[in-house]
Amino acid sequence: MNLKQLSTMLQLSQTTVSRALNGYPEVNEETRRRVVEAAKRHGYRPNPSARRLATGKAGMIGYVMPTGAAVDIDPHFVEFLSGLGDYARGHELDLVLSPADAQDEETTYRRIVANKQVDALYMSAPRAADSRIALAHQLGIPFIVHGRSEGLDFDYPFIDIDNEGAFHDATRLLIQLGHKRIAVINGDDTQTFAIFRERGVRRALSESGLALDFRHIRSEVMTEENGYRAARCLLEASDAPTAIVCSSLIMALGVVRAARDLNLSLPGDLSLVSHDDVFPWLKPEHFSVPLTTTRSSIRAAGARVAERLAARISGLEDGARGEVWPVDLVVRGSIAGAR
Amino acid sequence: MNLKQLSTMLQLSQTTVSRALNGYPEVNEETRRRVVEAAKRHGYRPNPSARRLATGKAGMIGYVMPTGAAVDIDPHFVEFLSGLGDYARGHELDLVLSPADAQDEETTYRRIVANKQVDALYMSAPRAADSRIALAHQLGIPFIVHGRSEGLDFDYPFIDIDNEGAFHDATRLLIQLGHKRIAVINGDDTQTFAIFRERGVRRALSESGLALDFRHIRSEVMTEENGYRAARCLLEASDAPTAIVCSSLIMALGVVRAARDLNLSLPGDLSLVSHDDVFPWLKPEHFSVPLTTTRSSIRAAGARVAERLAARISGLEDGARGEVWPVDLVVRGSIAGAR
DNA sequence: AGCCATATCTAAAGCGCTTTGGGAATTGGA
DNA sequence: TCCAATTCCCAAAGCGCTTTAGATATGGCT
Repeated sequence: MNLKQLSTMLQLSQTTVSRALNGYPEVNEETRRRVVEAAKRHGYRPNPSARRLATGKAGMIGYVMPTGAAVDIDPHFVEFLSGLGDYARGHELDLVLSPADAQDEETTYRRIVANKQVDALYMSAPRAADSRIALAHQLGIPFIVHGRSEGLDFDYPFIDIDNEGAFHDATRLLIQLGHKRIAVINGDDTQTFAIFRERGVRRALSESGLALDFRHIRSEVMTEENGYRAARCLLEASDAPTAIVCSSLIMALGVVRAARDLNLSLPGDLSLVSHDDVFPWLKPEHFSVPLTTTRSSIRAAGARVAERLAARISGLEDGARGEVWPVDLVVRGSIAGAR
Repeated sequence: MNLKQLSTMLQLSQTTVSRALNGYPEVNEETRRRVVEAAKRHGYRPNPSARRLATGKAGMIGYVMPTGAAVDIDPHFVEFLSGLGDYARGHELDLVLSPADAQDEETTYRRIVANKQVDALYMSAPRAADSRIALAHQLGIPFIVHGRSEGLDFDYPFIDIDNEGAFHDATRLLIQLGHKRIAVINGDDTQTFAIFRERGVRRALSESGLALDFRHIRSEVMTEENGYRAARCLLEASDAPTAIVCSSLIMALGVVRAARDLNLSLPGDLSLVSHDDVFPWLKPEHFSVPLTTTRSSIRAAGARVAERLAARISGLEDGARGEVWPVDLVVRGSIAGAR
């Protein structure tokens, strides 16, 4: 059932039917009722390809997905996706994932914009002065960044959590408990979230006249193994930290394993705080020693990104507002006063 | 730059230019060269929306993503996606994720097929007599199932791993080590992979004249917590198993934690084998006691699914061939002879 | 020379929708 | 009663591509 059939069936022109269905004012309410009712009854659905060709609107949002033999997609992505889906489902918004060579995402960005494949897109895991953001900005496609960049000479819309504040507060708590040698096991430090987190730790320390020893900073991709290695390296050194702030639960698994291997008890010998993105399959309260965490649901962020993207597409939102969410600090058994 | 402009520029008809570019035979090779060269020089790219309207081909593959407040996307999904992306990237194939109400995926399937939004789709996590497969089959859209169903009265193309064989072999090994009370901590048993795995365990036991005690079967969504609970429940019972076969590394984390809480040592008091889907961020060799696993890369499966999907779209593949991959059994320190 | 097969190209008709530019009918004010 | 402003609807022109049906030219064969 297409527009033509529907309109002849109703003895109306395609124009009128189209307008009635799309809520244009210049059609009689009585007529509109008839049209809407008939459309529903016959299950008429406008062909998106045709609509798209005519309007240029795709009804989809995009994500350029870096891929490559050596590239692993972050497991956080799936949680973000859950949130995005929660919102998108109710709005018949589909998400198109365009795989790109991680070495050259630009080509893909240009392609999907030139082809008008999507009405808007989102970007994740931004780096400092992220060229993708500059590119999307320049290409003029609506977008939202999940996270934020630094050192760009224009504003752009984003949603981010207060990474610096979260790690600042966590560190301050540890300091209040008497810890002086505090280390941070961070994610990949080319990413701004890691930069902000380190900054938070540093600021809290300096507020108490302490400094962050460069030997107490580790930055690696967030895997269990990297968490383990970093922790061993830190804890076996002569000036081993008495507390560690860690960027993900997955790394925290490795930290806990390292402590166990070294016969260090939590929280007696080592206090541990981790960031928690709220995975349904791994929870800080279920660690052998329940973990103190800075908590922020990445899933909620996904839903919010979808919502703002939809608003931008429909023109309800514009401008470059950045949204920064506060982060909970949830105290559990993994921290204690320093010896 | 569109076809019309390009063709007037070349003093040719749109027809000829279109044909030249799409490799039709009825165009002079010399002409084709000119056209191709000019297209490249001016960076001409056919508008996909237009092409799509004309041909009905979308150049995209689809996935209907169940969502809902209580629905969590499986973390395995992201690994599968990595593999899919690896292949798709080189073929300019995009993936569209259509979020659906987990209670009613049918509507979404019908929509994306009716709209011709994608040329083919894949399905994951099939259940017995999965209605989605029947639906896709009936709607006539090309598809591949990752995993397989049972009890459907038609054949369909899939790729799956030999879940039954894997768990059979793991169990047989445990039996050879002298274990008699073997339990299985499985994933959600409405999914066929879990059914096959249980069957494998059961078969191995019965081959040795043993039976699978119904109290030794646990099936839950694969989270750390569920692994822990299941293990505690099993291990605290009077007829506690001496060996456990477990469906995922994430659950295995919980099993290990439970064993520790109960002061059971691995592999002394308890042997543990887990299935390993090969996550980059959590590896069985890095458990405190390295885990024996049945291993199969879910990422490789993703790449293969994309490859076959592409083949089906281009007509290189048809029929209903099911592909079953063998699974490695990798022996590490977590198993030992029974007391 | 006449005919047919072949090779090469073109005009035009879709694909199914939106939207521009009117046209006819109705209403209200003078 | 007449004119202008509304209101409601329509015909047709795109959007940019593919594809059908057909035109023209060329060459081989009888």
